[in-house]
Amino acid sequence: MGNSRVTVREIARLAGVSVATVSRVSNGTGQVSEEMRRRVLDAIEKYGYRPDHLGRALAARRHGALGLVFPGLSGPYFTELIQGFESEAVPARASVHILCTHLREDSDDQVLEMARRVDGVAVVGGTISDPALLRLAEMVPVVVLAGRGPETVPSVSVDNAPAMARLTRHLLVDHGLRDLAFVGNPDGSPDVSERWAGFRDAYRELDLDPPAEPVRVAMQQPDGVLAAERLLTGGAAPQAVVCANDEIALGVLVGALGRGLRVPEDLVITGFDDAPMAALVAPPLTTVRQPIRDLAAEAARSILTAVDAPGAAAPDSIVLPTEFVVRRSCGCPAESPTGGTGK
Amino acid sequence: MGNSRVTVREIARLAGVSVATVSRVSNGTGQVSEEMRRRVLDAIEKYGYRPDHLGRALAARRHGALGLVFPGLSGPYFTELIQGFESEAVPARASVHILCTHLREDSDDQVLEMARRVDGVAVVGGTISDPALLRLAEMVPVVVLAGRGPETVPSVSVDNAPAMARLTRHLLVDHGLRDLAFVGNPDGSPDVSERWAGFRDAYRELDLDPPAEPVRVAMQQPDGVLAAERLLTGGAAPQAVVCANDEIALGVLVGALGRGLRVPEDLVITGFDDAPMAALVAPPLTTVRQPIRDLAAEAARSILTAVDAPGAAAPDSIVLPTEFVVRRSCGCPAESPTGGTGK
DNA sequence: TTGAAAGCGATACCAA
DNA sequence: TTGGTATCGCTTTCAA
Repeated sequence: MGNSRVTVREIARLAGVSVATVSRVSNGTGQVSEEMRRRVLDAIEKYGYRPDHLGRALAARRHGALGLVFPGLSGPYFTELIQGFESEAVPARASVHILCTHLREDSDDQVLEMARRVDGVAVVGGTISDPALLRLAEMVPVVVLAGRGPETVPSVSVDNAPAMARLTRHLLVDHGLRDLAFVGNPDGSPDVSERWAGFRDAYRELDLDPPAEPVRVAMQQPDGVLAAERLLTGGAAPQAVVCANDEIALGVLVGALGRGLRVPEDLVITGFDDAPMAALVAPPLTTVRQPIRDLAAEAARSILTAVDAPGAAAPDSIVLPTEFVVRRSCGCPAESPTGGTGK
Repeated sequence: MGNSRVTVREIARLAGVSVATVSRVSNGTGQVSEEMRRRVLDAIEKYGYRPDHLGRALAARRHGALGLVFPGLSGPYFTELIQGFESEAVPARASVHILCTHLREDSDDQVLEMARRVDGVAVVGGTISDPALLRLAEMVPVVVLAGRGPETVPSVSVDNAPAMARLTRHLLVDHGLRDLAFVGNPDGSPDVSERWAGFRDAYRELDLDPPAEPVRVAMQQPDGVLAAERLLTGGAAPQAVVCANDEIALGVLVGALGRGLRVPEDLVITGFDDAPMAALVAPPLTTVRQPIRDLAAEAARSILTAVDAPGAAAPDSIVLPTEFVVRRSCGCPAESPTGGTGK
């Protein structure tokens, strides 16, 4: 593990200058004569000097790192999330720490521990408790990603409820369906909770009684298969299955097709997210497009800003728009009109 | 951002002791009298002191962080990978830095930059160049995850080639199939390259001519759909599609089913990984089970060990076994014998 | 057992 | 323009 052993002091000695000068040259700050600069640059080059991150961070009292906390789910959603976050962090020369709280007990503590190693944190909605969020917020800038925290903590999310209400209304009104099942666990995340609320809102707006309970499963394809099992076995299959995300919907689709049902003729299925597969399955999925990358990028940007402006007030929470995407799985004809916006 | 402002020195002053004593108490090192300890503990408690990570890291010349570098693909594979890695890192009090090199140009540089911020790095095979890997290895302990690097860099991988040969032989011999297509890009990752090699080996062992070219696509479900399009449109559809992973296989399955083909009657499809969905689709997927979490955990462990023993020789590369999982999609009857091991 | 002081590696202020 | 030096927050000899 050779080279990185060389420090400013060594370079200073080797180049016959002071450490201050080396620092100036290596950072491009201050005024340095051409001759000094050459001498220093040569030494730096020759001995392969690269400033140590820790020394620099300690002096600057800044880690140059951002934290991203999520439950640990899989799927295209989190990939997009991570990449969107990185797309802002990397150019800002901030490294990204991740923490999958998964099902761990001590996740609150771990998040707090992470806060000591980064300049700011984005927490995916529903992963840690509100008290922990509050304590976190008094240590570093925090933003809740896809969800909302306590009043004082800014958040970045999408218009889940109206979007889901819009989709549900389409099924209720345009297709005249009445018996819809909602699949997803509202207690699992704010996103799902809001979508479930929007789903029920659509019923109420039409003076209809919404289902009392959702089919509570997690957010991945296998969970959709599981939901299909529960819903399609035995007597009362619904007319349509409204899923909390596309992955569940894909699972339900697989389950339905596997049982010999025709979609959408025998069963309507809808998703949420507009994941890449949504347009590729047969039939293509009617869903709601959600700007996941933008969401995460916005979160990163928001934190970065807060880090740079320590005094400033917490940024406002922002809500990004979604887009209703009508395809075949809801029963619309292939050449359906392209849907309106989420509102 | 209140409390974290309190330092050892403050606590020392407040408790009327030296900073050395505070440090000893807060780390539980050295001998401290009961009275001192109480005084210090009280002050720590009262002012909410928590040692600063940077100060501590600088003094210890250790970051307390591990890096994980991957291409940025999605899907269950990487989720498992991250979680397996974390499962070892977190208990060791090491935070996890991630870097998705994705399609970025400067990924070699970014990995090198990451190396300055962590104590060791795991690099998923195929994400950065060998020269970069070598330079990385002289800065920090490195292990290649799912693949192999230059001779001197240890790696953790599975027996891809034999496993894929085993599966292919099953198709060739037990099912008497001859016209198989391989889907996946051997240039994309060592894993795929080895699987492609194993696929061809199986043919040669039987004195058969293997296909000259694979169907080159990426590793996600949509890529499988794409492959199905290429393979099943026009004249010469193969008898079987051997996929580089389950996600591709799922995509191919969706594509095949969408075209009205029956699987496995009209088309045999196999996967690799044994992802959760593999057992849940209809028909369930014949595949190769791969211990992804173990793989990543092993990598983390290996790095952690190397970090603790700076002098020691690089650990050996290790190869984990896989398991052949026979299900319906290869044409075996539902109650098929459970397959043997990968060897 | 306790404390003073010397680092760890880099930045930045203040003089010169 | 340059250099000396204090500082960032903590750990760890080395004496007392």
